[in-house]
Formats: sequence, structure tokens, C-alpha cells
Amino acid sequence: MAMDTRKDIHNSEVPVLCQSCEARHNGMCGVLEPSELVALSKATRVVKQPAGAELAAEAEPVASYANVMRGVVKLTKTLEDGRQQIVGLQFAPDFLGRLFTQSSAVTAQAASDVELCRVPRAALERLIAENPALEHRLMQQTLRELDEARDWMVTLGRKTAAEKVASFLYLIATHLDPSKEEARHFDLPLTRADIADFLGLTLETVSRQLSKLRADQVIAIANNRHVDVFDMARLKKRCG
Amino acid sequence: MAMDTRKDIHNSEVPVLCQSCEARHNGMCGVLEPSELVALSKATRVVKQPAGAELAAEAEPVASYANVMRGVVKLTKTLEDGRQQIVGLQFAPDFLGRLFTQSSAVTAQAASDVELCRVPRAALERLIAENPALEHRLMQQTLRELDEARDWMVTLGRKTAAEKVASFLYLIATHLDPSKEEARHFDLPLTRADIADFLGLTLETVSRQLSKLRADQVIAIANNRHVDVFDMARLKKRCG
DNA sequence: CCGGGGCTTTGATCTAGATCAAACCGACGC
DNA sequence: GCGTCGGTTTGATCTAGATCAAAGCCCCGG
Repeated sequence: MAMDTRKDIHNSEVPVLCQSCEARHNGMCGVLEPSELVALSKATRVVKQPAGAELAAEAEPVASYANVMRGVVKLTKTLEDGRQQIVGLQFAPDFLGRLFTQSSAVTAQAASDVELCRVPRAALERLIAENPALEHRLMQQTLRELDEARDWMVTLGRKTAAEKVASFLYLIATHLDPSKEEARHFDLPLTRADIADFLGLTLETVSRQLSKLRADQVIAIANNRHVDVFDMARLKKRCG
Repeated sequence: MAMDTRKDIHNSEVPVLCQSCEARHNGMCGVLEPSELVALSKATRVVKQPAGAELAAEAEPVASYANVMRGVVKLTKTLEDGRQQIVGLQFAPDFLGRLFTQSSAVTAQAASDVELCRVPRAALERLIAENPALEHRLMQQTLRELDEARDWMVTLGRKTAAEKVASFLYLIATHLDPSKEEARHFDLPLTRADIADFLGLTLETVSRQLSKLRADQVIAIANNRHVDVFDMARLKKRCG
């Protein structure tokens, strides 16, 4: 079909649900031809999940992959005695799931209310096998996630509590809204306890450090969740 | 060539250097046809580097990728004020390098004496573009590295010093010798200072915890570097 | 045989962040 | 309007691990 070579000029052949989807622009679906997208969309299902919903459990088989369309998903690992660590946050339009293995090594939980586009395992794996460009795109995201995980290892292993909290705020400011490079205003997608689990701290320490940033006029916080960053450069400097 | 379909039965067509190489068995070269291996081997070069040699610098362009053939490579990140974190260790036959980007996000340094098989950027990227199986294999390794990075985030964020040191020893016991699942005897590839940088501790704390494991008869240490694990199960239990 | 330089161990003290405890705040149901 | 409940803040105290300090060990070179 001649149109296939002009997929970026208009998208009349693209499924309605996909037309405004972030994954179509910056996510994995951007590499699919309209015909592939139509075929894939027959197998996908958009689902909404409330904050707190468990999307996949550590060491449990997962029947489907997903793209995050809206909201934030947290990936956690837990030691036998209950100590918990958040090992990653996924924002729209990130791909969600551990490719090529039956069960996930992490627990995935909705941090905020989320909207996911679920893709059955088999359908996606078939498409990957047929279309190397899709695997390439997913490889790119995986490499980015690995870079980010390693950055975070520095934060966990070598930064002070103050630097950790500043780093967290900066991470959210740069990742929450896919349309902005650095957002000055945003709602925190995590509770203080979750932030602590992401930073390797206690919730009391997180709260104290946020209070300090507020006292120092770097940020303002309204309703516990809403953050205004007065001076992004100053916040960045505090990241260590 | 009919032989191509029988590449696992014998390897008379495989370059001499590759025949006993770990990468040919468990590394990325395992997916290459003999003909591809011959072509690739024309561009590769085996190099030895002494412990401490810098193989790639953070934010500096890298001219080639490599496979680790022998020894251990440490990947580090450094904050402006000099605080350092080791964000990964690469053992034979791991692939070394950040695909699809000009410059590395980490510093790569030989932790022990190492032997590398260097592949020029362009040659490998061309081969990847031609052979999706190779990208698939590299994707598998990248996913495994991501899993390991996330496991380590739990260690960094939530474990005690004692658990961190035990976890490090267990990591080495399971990764250093590609032919063994769990080695009871091995030489530590890192100094106490490096171990500290990997665990987010000080070298004094590492030393104290090693002394404690020795006092508790979990391990013995000879010549600072050589470790004997008396009871692997007990070591594992101490990993938290 | 002696001296110096890495690396490591061990000891004494200090402190960032944990833990324990109490109060606060806003939302919600009754 | 009032109690209660999840999440948060703030305060007082405690402790794991950092920091500071001093040997010790091993290897190498003279």
C-alpha cells in the first residue's frame, strides 16, 4: 500500500484510540506501520486502574505487557522481612513489563490513578519477532532505563538525605509531564512513605528535608502533594 | 553453504581466536553464523589491560565496543565533589559499551587485569542492523543487567552494612567464574575501597564486616584477596 | 637488612539519619 | 458538628555507620 510510506503525513488509517496516544509519538508504537497498529489494536485493551492497584506481582506470571498512557507506575522489590525499595517509576508513554521472561522480577503498582494500554504477551512477542524495528525501539527504552537505574544507584549509595530529596523532586519535574522538559509546578505522584522507599530513607527524614527546602524558599508545597519550584537552578544545585 | 546450518556440531570455520572464547558460548557471538564471525573477527582486536586502566570515560566518546574475555571491569559514576559509586561489574563474557549513543554515561575501568575483544563501533552497528538475532541477544543481556541493577538498588537502599557485604561476596561467588554456579573459593577482584564504592559504605566498614564474617566462621580470607566460603547457605542467609 | 608506600585492620569518637512518640490536618461518614 | 482515619509534620532520643587516628602487613627496591 502506497500510504504505508507516508505514515507520518496524516493518520487517517490509525485506530481512533491510538491517534492522540503518547505511545504513538514518543513510545514504542511510533515505529509501527498503520497496518501493524490496526492489527495490534485489535488485541489491546485500555484499562483504568486506581492508585494502589497491583498490576503485576514479583515472581508471578504476567499475561500481558502494557503501555502507560496516563499516571505513574511504581516498580518495587521487597525483602522477606518487609523492607521495601522502589526500583523504578514508569511514566507515560513508557512500556511496562519484562520482555522475554514469564514472570516479573518486580512488583508493579499504580502510584497514581493510571490508564494502561494492555497488550497480550503473545501478540506483542509475535510482532517483535516480525518487526526488528519494534525490538530496536524497545531496546532503546531498556537502555535508557538502565542508564536511569545506574544514575539512581549513585543517589542511593552516595548522596545525603537532602540531596536525595532534591534529586527526587528534580526527577519528577523532568519526567512527569511528557510535554515539558522541566516542569515548575506539579503534583507529587507518591506519598511520603513511597518517596522514602524510593530514596532509601524513612518518611520522617523525607518530610524534614521537604520542610527544609520550603523554609529555604526553594519550593512551596500546597495540599501535601502540589509542589511549586521557585528556582530550578537552586534545586538542581542541591542534587549533589 | 550447507555447513551454516550445522554451526554447533563443529567449528572448523570459526576463527582460531574465537574457538575457545567464552563470548562464543554464552556471550553475544553465540548467535553469529561462522561466516559472520569470520567477517567480524577481521575488525576485532584482542587487547590486554592491567588493573586500573581506564577503558572509557564518563561523557567521553568511545570508538569501540568490547567483549570481556577475562577479568572484571567496573563501571563507575562520580559526583563533582569526588564521591564515587560503582554502578556495575562486568564479567566474561559480558558485552561492554553503551549501544546507540556516542558517549558512555559511565567510566569503565579494569578492576583486575583484563582481556578484551574490541569491536569498532561502526562494524558492530552494521552487523546489528543486518542481523536482528544479534540485537535480540544484546537485548537479553541488557534486560539482565537492568534486573541486576534493580536488585542492587535494594541492596544500596535498604540493606545493613553486614547484609551489603554478604551480598557482595555472594555476587562474586556467583558471577566471577562463568563455569560455576556458586564458587566456594575465589579471589576478590576489588580492593576494600572499591567494594565500599560498590556498596555505598566506607572502606573501614567493609573491613569490619569482613572481619566479622571471618570471626563468625562464615568465610576465611587469605592474603587479603582470597576468600573461602565455608557455608554458602549461611552466607546467603546473611544477604537479607 | 632496612625503609617506604599501598592496602588493610582495629580502635575511639562523632553525627546523619533512624526510631520512638505525639500532635496536626483535611477528608469523609455519620 | 464530631469522631476517626490516612497521611504528614515536628520533637526527643538513639544508633549504625562515618570519620579520625594509629598501627600492622606485605611487597618491592636499594
